[in-house]
Amino acid sequence: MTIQLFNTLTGRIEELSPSDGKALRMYACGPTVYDYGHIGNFRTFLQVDVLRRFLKLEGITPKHVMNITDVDDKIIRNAAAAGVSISEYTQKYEKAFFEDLNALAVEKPEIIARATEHIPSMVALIEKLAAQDCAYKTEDGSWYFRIAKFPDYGKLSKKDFSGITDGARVDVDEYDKDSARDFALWKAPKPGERKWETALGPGRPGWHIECSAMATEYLGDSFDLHAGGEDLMFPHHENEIAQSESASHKTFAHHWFHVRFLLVEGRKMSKSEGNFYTLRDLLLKGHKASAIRMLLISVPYRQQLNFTFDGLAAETGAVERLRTFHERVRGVVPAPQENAELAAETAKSRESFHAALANDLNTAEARAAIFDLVRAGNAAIDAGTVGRENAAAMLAVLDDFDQVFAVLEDRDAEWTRAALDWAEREGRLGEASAEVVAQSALSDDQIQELVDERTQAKRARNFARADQIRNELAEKGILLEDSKDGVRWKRK
RNA sequence: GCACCGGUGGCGAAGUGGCUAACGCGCUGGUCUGCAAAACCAGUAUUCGCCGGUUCAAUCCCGGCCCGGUGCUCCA
Repeated sequence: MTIQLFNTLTGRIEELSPSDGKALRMYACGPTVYDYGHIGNFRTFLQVDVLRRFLKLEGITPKHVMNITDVDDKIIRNAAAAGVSISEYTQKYEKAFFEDLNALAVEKPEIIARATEHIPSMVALIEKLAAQDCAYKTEDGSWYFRIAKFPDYGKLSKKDFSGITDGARVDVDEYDKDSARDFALWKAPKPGERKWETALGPGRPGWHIECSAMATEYLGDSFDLHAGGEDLMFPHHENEIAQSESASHKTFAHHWFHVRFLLVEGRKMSKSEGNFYTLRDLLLKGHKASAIRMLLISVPYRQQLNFTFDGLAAETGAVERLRTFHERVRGVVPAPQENAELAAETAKSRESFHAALANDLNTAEARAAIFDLVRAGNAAIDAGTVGRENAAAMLAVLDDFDQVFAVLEDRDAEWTRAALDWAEREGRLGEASAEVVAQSALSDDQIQELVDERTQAKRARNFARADQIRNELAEKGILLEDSKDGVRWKRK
């Protein structure tokens, strides 16, 4: 099955496949590690994760590079304010970032590239640009890219800069550059700032040159796909193209993948709106990591997603239903006969699932195909008409599903616990909801003890005591389910 | 202001020029259960922002309007 994916550069849906016949070389813009990641950040990383997981499912090996921007103006400012070194400051947030990705079941890219560890390749790239008169040094010792030397500037974001004359709207003198649009490649140090001594002079890299240099170092002058949030299209990605293609005279990335922003409760997420959430905020309020992942990937990446708490609750239920079904199928007692109708439904579900993702990563349709199977499967289990092969086939489809969606394994309590431990260390335990604290205070063993006691009470037909225990547990966010094979409990 | 994207049931959301407008959650009734929960069955938009147009036929195509979002500026 060929994978069709929208390409921002051409504005069309095009086939995605490894141009070298081996690995799909992709570069995704990573975080600037100056604070904890918010759910908008994670939507992008999750959608890229869906892409790379689907590639693997289709037998394509990704070679995925993600950068970590660990030096920039905000980092320098915040580190100074906190009175720590830049590396000390960024280490904390980089660690937090990877913990968050882990909680959201985002696979680690093959290569993680820190800006501060790639200064020599950035310097080399700037020198290469300077040799072609595409870069110039200003009086303060900074280097800029000369946009006038790159006529294709604007081809990604579809902007036409030909009509813009320098000085018309912006006072060029103020910038000490040849043209107001020219962007910094290398920034001269201000007094006391972290700086690198290089052939270009002292200073630190501009943001855009990082990605160009690191992408080229690991993936070559020309590679398959470049990903990022929609806001990066201009100027960041446009600038990457200008730098890289000016230096190499080759197409930088063939395919450009941009993930749209999300809204929170119908409004743009912002601190001033009071609807700004980090992953940790949500975990402390008792939302499950799996439900957050499910919600953030269920709306196709090119659509605006409205993140709401109702939606999050709905996804919690959806994930639960999938997990329950998965367990039911695994524990099914096979009927002597195979169910031809169910076999057909299963095959159809599998086919629709793959086709939906191959069609520009339509996660909403892919998900719908799985729920069609859930319904058919549950009905057949209830009727006792699931054969051995039926069960195996359904498990295979669920396995395919989970290789991309990654929500069936329940590690939610672990991530919530980790968030609580973090909040305690940071003195932010007050932000956790009472129910989360109560629920986490109960260990699995303690819960099991109470469940066993209730089972005894039930056997003795002491329903009052049994219901009392069930209610007490419910208050602490523990739900019980009686079934033929005993009691199943779960954290709400 | 200019450019681009979107407006589908109670909520989220897919989709298509004509077939019952997916799927999830919610809600109502039923089956099952000591009671619940889970699971299943049935029901839950004569209708796809508004107004025109094209067409035998439009939610889907075209034009205008209204609303939301994004980019043009640091931002995933």
